[in-house]
Amino acid sequence: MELALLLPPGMTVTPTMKEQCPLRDTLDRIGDRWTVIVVVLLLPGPRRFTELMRAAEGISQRMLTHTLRGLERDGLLTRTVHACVPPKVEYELTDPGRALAGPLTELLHWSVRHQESVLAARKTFDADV
Amino acid sequence: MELALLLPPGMTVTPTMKEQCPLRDTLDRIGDRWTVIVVVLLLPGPRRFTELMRAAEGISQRMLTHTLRGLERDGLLTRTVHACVPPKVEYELTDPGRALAGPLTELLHWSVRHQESVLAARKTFDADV
DNA sequence: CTGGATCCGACTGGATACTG
DNA sequence: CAGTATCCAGTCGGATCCAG
Repeated sequence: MELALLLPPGMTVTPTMKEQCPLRDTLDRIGDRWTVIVVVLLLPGPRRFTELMRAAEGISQRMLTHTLRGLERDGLLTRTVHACVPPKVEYELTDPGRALAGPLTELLHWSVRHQESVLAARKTFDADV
Repeated sequence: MELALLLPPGMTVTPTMKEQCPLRDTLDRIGDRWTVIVVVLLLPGPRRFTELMRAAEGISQRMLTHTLRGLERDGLLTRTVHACVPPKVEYELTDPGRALAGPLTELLHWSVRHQESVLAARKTFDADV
């Protein structure tokens, strides 16, 4: 499959037709501040709310809830409530959710490989301005 | 390289230490509304400002400028001004910029493969709420 | 043609307080 | 423990007008 698929003949790339532009839709989902972090933290296995809270340093309760809800909504993770006191809720990636590991790894490769040149370019650019 | 690299031992994933979390940095760069679209439009070859304007349906002049500046700043594309009347400016991806095609293709694969299940899950979720 | 400058609404996300 | 509700600041991005 080619990246050109993002641009079928006669079709423009517009953010307003997300369902016909899957990549756009995906980027909207994982492009926010915390989604990728939460997914990565869940890759090793199920985690509880508070565990995630501690692991994702800097996240607020509100954003952790929002992020988890978004992933649950899209079927990328499951939310399991254990009826006990104190309450215990476990989050676990589904197969589609775990499948994100591949693409994310690719992106990580690129990030690491080009990080130095990117930071250097950024420094130079900012210095000139 | 493993995705776990995103989480070196003893290090937490925090958006505040971007330079030590390359993936986070990358997502910040390509996670906005237009960057990926512009990169994809530039993959076939150099393009002029107005060409990009037409191809990226819905983009405003301001955002096209901003997006191009951001990519130029990170050394992902070059900006060439041809001294003529009317002015002519060409944008062309650099090697690092072109290298983004791989990871983006991976992400596209995931998007297409799971689009149906994601949309279905979303529909179900919204119906229950 | 290729932008820069300004204004402004919408959305994102953090802080805090409260609850079953 | 695992959230919900509310408030609020910062940012993103569109519209419009102006300029080399």
